[in-house]
Amino acid sequence: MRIATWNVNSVRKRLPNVMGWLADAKPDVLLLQELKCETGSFPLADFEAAGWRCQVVGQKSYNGVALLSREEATDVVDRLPGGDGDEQARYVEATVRGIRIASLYLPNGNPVGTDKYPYKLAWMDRLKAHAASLLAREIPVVLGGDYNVIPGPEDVYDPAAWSTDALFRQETRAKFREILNLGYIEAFRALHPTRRHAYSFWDYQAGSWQRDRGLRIDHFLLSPQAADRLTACEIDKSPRGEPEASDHTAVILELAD
DNA sequence: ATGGTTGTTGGACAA
Repeated sequence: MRIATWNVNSVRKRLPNVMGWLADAKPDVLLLQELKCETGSFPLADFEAAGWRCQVVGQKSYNGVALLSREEATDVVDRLPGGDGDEQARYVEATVRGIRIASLYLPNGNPVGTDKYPYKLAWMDRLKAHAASLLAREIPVVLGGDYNVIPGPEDVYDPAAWSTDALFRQETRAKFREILNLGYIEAFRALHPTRRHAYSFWDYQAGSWQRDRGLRIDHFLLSPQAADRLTACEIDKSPRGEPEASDHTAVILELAD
């Protein structure tokens, strides 16, 4: 089972990029973030014509997530529990071939000092609680997406410059570790403990891509039952270098059948 | 230190 995650920064703007990449990469499941369109504006016909079943949670202008699969997806959940009126489209979860899979778009949280940062932390608390309930099922669980979390100093080109940023400050990293400490592994770092300069995002500004000034913020968290089947996790940098690219690139996970 | 870019949308806001 090959599962990819990709923050596409507008699915309509990026449709040719995504279609072209899918034809080459051939994942079984694609998790999308930052659709930037309402559910009804998602290019459903294009994906269905290409053989994809689409679970879409959209929102006007911002956010938006989707789970695309070649096989049937069942028991779809369109929000993270515990929201209490949270209308931001940041979570979709479904079962594909016995694996519980989520596409999530964790809040950015900047600037710290505004209500955006406590919203991020509260969202992470909700994710932690839900991740714990998923663990109790004792099934393979894959939580993939744009976490907006830089796990460690090896995951950012200039750690000092990012020390107070919402993606890297201690409180954010500690909360991320709390989720791992429930019993999840972060697939890429588990397989590549010493790899450096492995980024999944490069800002559009200041030539970040050309200078390889990137961040690793797109992750897969795996329950023990999924971790036992983990065979590969790689970042595919190729789409970031294409014309009209998203500022994120795709990360691909492989689980044994 | 500042500004640098992109997307949605038609002026900011988000990233």
